[in-house]
Amino acid sequence: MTDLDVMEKPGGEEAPSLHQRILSDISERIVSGEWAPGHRIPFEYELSAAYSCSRMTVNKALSQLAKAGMIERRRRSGSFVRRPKSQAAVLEIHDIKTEVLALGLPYHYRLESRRVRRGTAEDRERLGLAGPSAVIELISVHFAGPRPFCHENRVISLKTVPEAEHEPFAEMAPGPWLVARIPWSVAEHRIRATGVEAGIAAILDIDAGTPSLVVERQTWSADQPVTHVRFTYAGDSHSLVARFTPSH
Amino acid sequence: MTDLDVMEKPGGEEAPSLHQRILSDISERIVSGEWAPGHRIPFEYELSAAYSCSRMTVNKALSQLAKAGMIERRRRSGSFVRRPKSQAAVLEIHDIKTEVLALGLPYHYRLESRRVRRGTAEDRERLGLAGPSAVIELISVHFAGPRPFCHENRVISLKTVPEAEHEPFAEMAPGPWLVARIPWSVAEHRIRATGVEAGIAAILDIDAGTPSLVVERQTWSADQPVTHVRFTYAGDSHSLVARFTPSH
DNA sequence: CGGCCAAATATGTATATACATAATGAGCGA
DNA sequence: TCGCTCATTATGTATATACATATTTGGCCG
Repeated sequence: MTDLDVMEKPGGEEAPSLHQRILSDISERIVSGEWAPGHRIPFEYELSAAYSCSRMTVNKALSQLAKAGMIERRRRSGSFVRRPKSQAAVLEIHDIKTEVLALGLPYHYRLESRRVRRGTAEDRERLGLAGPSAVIELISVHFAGPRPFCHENRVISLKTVPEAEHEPFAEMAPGPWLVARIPWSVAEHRIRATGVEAGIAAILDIDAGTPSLVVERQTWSADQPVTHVRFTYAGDSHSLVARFTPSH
Repeated sequence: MTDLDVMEKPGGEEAPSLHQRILSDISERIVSGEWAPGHRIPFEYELSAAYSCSRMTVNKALSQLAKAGMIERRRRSGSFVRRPKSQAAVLEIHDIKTEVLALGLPYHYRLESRRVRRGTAEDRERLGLAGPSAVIELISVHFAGPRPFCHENRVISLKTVPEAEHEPFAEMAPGPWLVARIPWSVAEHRIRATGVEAGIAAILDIDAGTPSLVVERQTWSADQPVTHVRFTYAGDSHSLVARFTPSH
């Protein structure tokens, strides 16, 4: 967003603040192409004269534009329109229950298996764990109505989240449970397509090899590995949507 | 970033500005959990006393935290730690040439077909076009070394981008060509897995039905539809990576 | 001609101040 | 008790000012 949402215009009819108006005026000229990449936008003192306001007010607008990546500011030289960066999309990943309910289908969750063990080499790889340390592995299925919607395979580091060892996860899915417990984590996602393997295919009630969308998410909090989860969505049943707006 | 990048700490060893230090001090306490969601953080005047600085400096830090979504500010009541929102991942989608070169493989591009036509119903659907209007359809392949890496099927609205009609696209891929011409666009992405259809399979030199990752991108500039493109990546040859950091 | 230093300039940060605005809560009257 | 008014309070916005800092320009001198 990222820095991306810096630029939203206030939605309703309320009078926007002056620095907001300056910001959106400039951003409009950039988006429309009137001020192309490389163009030098007016100096702070020129804008403050144009809007009859103080330099601080203009500075606030321009600083935000710079933070959002639309302009680059150089001392002594002025402020310049930047060329659009490699596209960055803001991808919302809500929890699966919300996804299913948004489809208008009833949601339920079932735990397939739950195992506590000393971390194997694969677990350490998945979690980005250094030393050997205990983990809990959970396999579960999310249903949309009567049909399996998504398969979840998760390991949680018991070093970072010891309470997980005594949590049954029979009623509550581990995702929401973790979110409630470990706020403000850092996550990395990996999205790919693959033919679904036999074990998962059986649980999802589809043929082995059916194309499926696999979303892997690795999560840390305060530099400690928390969890690694692999979601498998059958076939075209699901697509991720991401909207990217540099400006608006 | 979206509002996400507001929070980065300055990288090197340079002394950060005071409002930056205040911002990162507070953000650390929130990320570590010391100040849980709902917690009321000190009032501006308390912080300004604690840091022996003016209220404006504190205000700058808190306003940025609010914009980044970490805190919520309420007049008369104070500022409160927000609960983490539904996860939003920043997904970088560089152009394909960059992707291929990053794999250490030589890149080349080949145009398969190029057709100008009045927009069909499907074209209007893909572009989000209202009335009938001419389009150009381009089918091309991107190679990583000797092997086809990605199939591209694109339509461009000639109403929005009339120059495209006389562009051969023999040497330059339409993606970079458009980016150079239409900066600062808005885009929506859709990512899904599917079995590849026969026509595309032949071009990618794989079997029909092989699982593939399909990325569709629809683009507007100044509310005008620009282009719709569908990239098909064969099998596990490719995965999208997205890193999400609310804090840091 | 080349290299170095100093002046000019635009942005970066911070301050003290002022008034506007929204929300809370206390007090008062029916 | 309910509902109203009004003072209080924290944030929101804007100003004028000051000095710091990076960078360019131009001129001076060898």
